[in-house]
Amino acid sequence: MAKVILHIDLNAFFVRCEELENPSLIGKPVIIGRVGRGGVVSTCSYKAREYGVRSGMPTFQATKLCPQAIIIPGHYSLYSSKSHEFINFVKRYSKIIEQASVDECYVDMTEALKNEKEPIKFIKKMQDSLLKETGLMCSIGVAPTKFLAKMGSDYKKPMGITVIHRKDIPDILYPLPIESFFGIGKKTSPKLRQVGINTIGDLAKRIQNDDEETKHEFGKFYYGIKEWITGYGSDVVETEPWDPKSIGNSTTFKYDTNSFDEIKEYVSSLSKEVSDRAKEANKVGDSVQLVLKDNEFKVINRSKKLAKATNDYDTILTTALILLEKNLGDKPIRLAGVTLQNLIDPAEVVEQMSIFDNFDEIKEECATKLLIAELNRKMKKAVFKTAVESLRDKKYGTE
DNA sequence: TCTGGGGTCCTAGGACCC
DNA sequence: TCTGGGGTCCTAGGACCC
Repeated sequence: MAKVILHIDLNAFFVRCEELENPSLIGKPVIIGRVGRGGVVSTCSYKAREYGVRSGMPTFQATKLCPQAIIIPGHYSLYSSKSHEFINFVKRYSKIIEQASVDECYVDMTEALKNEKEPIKFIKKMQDSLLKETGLMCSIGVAPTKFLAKMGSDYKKPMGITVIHRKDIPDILYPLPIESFFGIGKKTSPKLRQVGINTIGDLAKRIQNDDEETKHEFGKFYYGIKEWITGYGSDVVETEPWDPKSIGNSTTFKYDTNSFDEIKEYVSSLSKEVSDRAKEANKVGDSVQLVLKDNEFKVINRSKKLAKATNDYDTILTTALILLEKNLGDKPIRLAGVTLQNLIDPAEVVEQMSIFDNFDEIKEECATKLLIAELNRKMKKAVFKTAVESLRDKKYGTE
């Protein structure tokens, strides 16, 4: 039997938090973001959107479109506590909940709505209660899969409720532009439009043709897209709490520079932040990544594996500086970032290490075998090399 | 005064091993 | 005999999302 999955998306979440603190902002064009070098719009109110302001837009450009906009730097601890309120509210209805980001979650409501005669009315009441109790507005998608629920919550904003059964897919999703398909961004959509795929319906048609050429074009994604678009994608709401796989910190410099010493200062404070946050999260990682963005926005990504997983500041910094030294060229750099990757719990490292408690014994035991293996390899190589040489001699002839 | 910062996941090539 | 093949790890880089 089909499940009932909800995707709940908070509308203009950061702005709403600010409005609740300061009601005089309501109905005004509000932008959350930094002003000055590198400042972009994090999010904005619906009023600001009427002027063409969008997330990710440089703030200077946004103020040109909407000079009267009120610009507020983010108050992230406020948003975080409001986000907790939101999740706790939803948990009262169902424990099967997956937080997808600070302002959205998937909920499996199959059990909760089992005996409900009018489930949509129930969901509407839920939406109203959230507004009444927390002041937060949301859009809700209701569907048998996570993908369809996500598309549904996006369909009508703010305070929308959109139900998408499998049979509704052609009516609701097919007319939408290809960019609105979750996972198709600004690099992929022009390619699709070039081959005549302008809407989700166009994509569905191509996929359902089942021809080999389309399969080849989409490669690995083919069957995933097909499941999503036909309404048979995943309906499993993952209740596991979020477990970070990497912790990173990056910053845009006050001005572009290629001075090693200047960048080193940035890299040390970034490394400190990463180390502190990893310790706070009780995580260790075994790879350090350095990101550099130059003045032409070319990004390079260099990483180095550590001997053992750690969150030690000196190790992170030293590794990052080795990477910096190796990769800093003549180009002025505008941004640097340090990331600790492949995070695990320190307990797992202890387990891994304990395997090697008797390392000396093992080493001794293996030494002979290794030696033989190594000799074998060398001989194999030598034999191979001789063979190749002798062949070459035969072919070309040497003195 | 041009274009953030936090992440995740996937791919592909080279090294290395058997 | 005309430079094995399969598996895995490491590294670099790209695309996407919020």
